[in-house]
Amino acid sequence: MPSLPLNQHTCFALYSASLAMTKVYRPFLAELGLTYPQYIVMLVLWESVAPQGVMVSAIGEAVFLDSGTLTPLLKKLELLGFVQRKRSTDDERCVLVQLTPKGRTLRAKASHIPACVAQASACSVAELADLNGRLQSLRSALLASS
Amino acid sequence: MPSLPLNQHTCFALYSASLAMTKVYRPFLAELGLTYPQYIVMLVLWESVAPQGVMVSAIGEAVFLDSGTLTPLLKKLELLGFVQRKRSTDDERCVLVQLTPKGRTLRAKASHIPACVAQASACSVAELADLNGRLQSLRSALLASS
DNA sequence: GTAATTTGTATTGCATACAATTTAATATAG
DNA sequence: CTATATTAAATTGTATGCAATACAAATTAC
Repeated sequence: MPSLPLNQHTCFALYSASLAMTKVYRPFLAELGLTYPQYIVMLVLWESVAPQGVMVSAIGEAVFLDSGTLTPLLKKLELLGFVQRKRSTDDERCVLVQLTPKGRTLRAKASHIPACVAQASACSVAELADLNGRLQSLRSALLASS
Repeated sequence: MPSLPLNQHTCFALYSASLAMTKVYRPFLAELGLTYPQYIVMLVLWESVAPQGVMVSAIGEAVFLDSGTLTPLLKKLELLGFVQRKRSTDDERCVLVQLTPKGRTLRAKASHIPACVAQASACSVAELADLNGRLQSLRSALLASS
């Protein structure tokens, strides 16, 4: 039974390109003391306007990860001093995550990174935007099917 | 400092689409007793023509992973009975990985999976092929820069 | 108003990723 | 020919991902 060669598996191109992207980010993020998934969560928090913080489940919906992944990650971000986690007084089941001043400060220090990575990708802004759209559609279809 | 919103980060689209792809594969591969990275390694072995097996480093070059990841993965595949690992008599530093009959048999059982996933992606064959090419180029550029 | 269910998070266990180090075997320099 | 360097795997330690489970708080059913 033939089974497609590896090079023709789009899944593998996706998987290996994603790992390669993380690899390019790593040295830039290491300067901030962050890993890539931690950076993604920080992006969500930087974008948020809720003054009392963001629920763990809301972060999970934004980044497509569950509490099994997020809980230790958020504890690490807390240990690093970038966020604070506290139970909502309104609903004790909820943990609200909010930026510390140190976490807010980090935003400026991270702002140059996307351009550096775009440079490394050897793609134009238009190409990256197009790819972004295709990947978002693909992600929607895949998540809808499972 | 503004920092691009999450939706405009192509890196995140890549990362989350890759995780979503793995999620779609999971139930199909679970029927075979494989995880996604294990499946990728099996694809390399199914494709290989070397009768005495494939070196760990050669598998690593094919899938862009190092021995730190591959050694435990290959031990697991050996435990499952799909491959055999043995030191090369020619060069005792090298470990040669070769399929067992059970591992070869698995190929046919896996052959229908890519079509099922392609279905879930809601993309045409041409779209997937185009995306594959773009992602391979992106991967090359990213790996070249780091 | 209490029992059953649902919801939000945390925990556990397994399987990656990967940097850094180690070990063993081979190759090379002198 | 031996000391040094290089190479191939394996090991160690940290950080994800995620299924499955646990648990406490809130909601719903009756």
